[in-house]
Amino acid sequence: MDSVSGVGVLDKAVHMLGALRREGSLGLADLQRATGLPRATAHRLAVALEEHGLVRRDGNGRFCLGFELIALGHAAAESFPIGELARPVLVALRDSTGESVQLFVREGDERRCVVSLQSPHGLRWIVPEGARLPLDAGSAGRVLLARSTSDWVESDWVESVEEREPGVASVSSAVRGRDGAVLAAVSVSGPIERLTRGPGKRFGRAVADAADTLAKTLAATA
Amino acid sequence: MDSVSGVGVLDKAVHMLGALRREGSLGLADLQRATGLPRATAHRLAVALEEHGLVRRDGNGRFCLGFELIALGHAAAESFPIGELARPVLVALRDSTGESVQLFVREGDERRCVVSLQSPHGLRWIVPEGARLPLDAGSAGRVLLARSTSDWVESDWVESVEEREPGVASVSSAVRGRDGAVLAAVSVSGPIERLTRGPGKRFGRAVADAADTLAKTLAATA
DNA sequence: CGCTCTCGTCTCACTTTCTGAGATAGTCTT
DNA sequence: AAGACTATCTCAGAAAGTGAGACGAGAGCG
Repeated sequence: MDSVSGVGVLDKAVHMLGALRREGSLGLADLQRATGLPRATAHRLAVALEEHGLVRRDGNGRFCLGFELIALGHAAAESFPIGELARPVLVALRDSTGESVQLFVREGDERRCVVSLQSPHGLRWIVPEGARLPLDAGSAGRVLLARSTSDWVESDWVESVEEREPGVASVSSAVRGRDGAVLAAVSVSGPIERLTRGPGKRFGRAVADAADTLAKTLAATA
Repeated sequence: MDSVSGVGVLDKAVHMLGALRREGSLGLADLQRATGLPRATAHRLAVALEEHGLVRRDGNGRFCLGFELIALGHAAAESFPIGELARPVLVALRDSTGESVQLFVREGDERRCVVSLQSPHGLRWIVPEGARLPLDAGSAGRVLLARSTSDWVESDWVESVEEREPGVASVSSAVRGRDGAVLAAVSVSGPIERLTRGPGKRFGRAVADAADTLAKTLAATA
C-alpha cells in the first residue's frame, strides 16, 4: 500500500501496473490494498487499462498485466539500436566466458539492464531485462558514471566484488561513441566461486574486446 | 494522424505509445502529427510518460518507447502460466517440424500471439509476440472460435491455406482445459512451398500431440 | 430457507486535473 | 542577425476524474 507519487490518472495507472508486476495477479480488493486507491477508482482504472490491453483478467477474473505489454516491450527493445546490435556480440561473450552477460545503459541516476543473457551453468546470476539498478554500486555502475573521455583512461575494464549483491562479482567495460561519451556498459557477472575475487584478470580482456567490437559496430552503422 | 478513440489522458497516452511503436522514434512535431494532439498537450504527455520510463529520448532528443516497457513486457509474459509452460513444448514442436510455431489466445473478438518461435529456415513466416490478429481468418482463429466441447469434435486439428496472408499456410490445434473449454491454440505456419496445400496431412498429428501435451501439463499443474 | 459477507460493478454531484492557444527561450541555417 | 525551426512554460477555462454509496450476484452458513 505504498503511496502514489503523482496525482494524475497516468501516475495511478503506472502505479497500478507496477503493483500488478510485483504481485502477479490481484482481485479488486487486493488491487485496492496494493495501490491505496478507493474501490471505485481502482476498478474504473483497471477496466480502462483492460480496454487498452494493458491489463487482462486471468481465468479467475483477477486482474493481471495484459498482452499488449508484451508487444510494447518487444517494440521498445527493437527501437533501441545499440541493444539490437549488441545481441550477437553479447552471445559470443557469454559463450566464450560461460557466464551471464548484460548490457546496461544510464537512465537518470540509475542504470537499466537492456539486454541480459544467462550463463549455461546451474548456478548463475540473473539480471532481468528491463531491470533498474543503482548507479553507485557494481562495476557496470561505475563504468556508466564515467562521463567524459578523460575519466577512467587507466584501464579498459572495471571489476567489482560483492559490491551490490553478496556472492556476486562482475567485470564491466564501456561502450564509447565517436566523441568518447559512454553509451553503454557491457558486463559479465556471476558467483565469486567461479569469477574469483579478481575477476578482471580472467575476463577483463574479453569484456573490453566485446565492448570495443560493439563500439566499432555502432560507428560503422551510424 | 488517426483520431484518438477515447478522450481521457489514458487513451491519449496509449495512443501515443502506439504511435511510437509504429514509427520508432519521433520529434515533438512528428508526435503531434502522429497523434493529432496539440503541441502543448503532446509535449506534456510525452514528458509525463518519460518520467515513468514508458518513454525515453534517443541520442537526438527524439521520443521513443522507454525501457520500463521491456520490464513490463517480460512480467506480462511471465504472469501468463500457459505461455510459460508452453515454451518447452513449442520448442520441441518447432524442432520436429522445422517450421515457425505460435501460441494464440482469444482476447475479445480477436486473437493474440503470446509465444512465437521462428523456423530455422531462411524463408520463414514470423508472427511477432504480442501481435493481435483477427479471429475470423487463419486456422488458429477458427480453433479459438470453438467455444464448447461440442464444437469441432470431428478433427484434432484445423488447417488453413492463404486464408489470412498470401503464400502462408498453417495448421492449428486446441489446448483444452478440464471442462473442455478452449484455452489456447497451438499453431504451425510457413510458406505454402514447404507446407503444401494440405498441411494437416503432414503436421496435423504433431500439432495435435503438442496441444495435447500442453493440456496435460496444464492439468497437472493446476 | 433466509441471513450475512464479500465481491465486482454502476451512479452522480463535486472538484480537481487536464486542456491548449499563445508566449518564451534555446538551436541550428542561411 | 534575421529567419525558421525546435522544445518548454503559463494560465484561465472547461472537461474529465473522483469516490462515497447503492446495487445485484454469488458463496458460505446455521
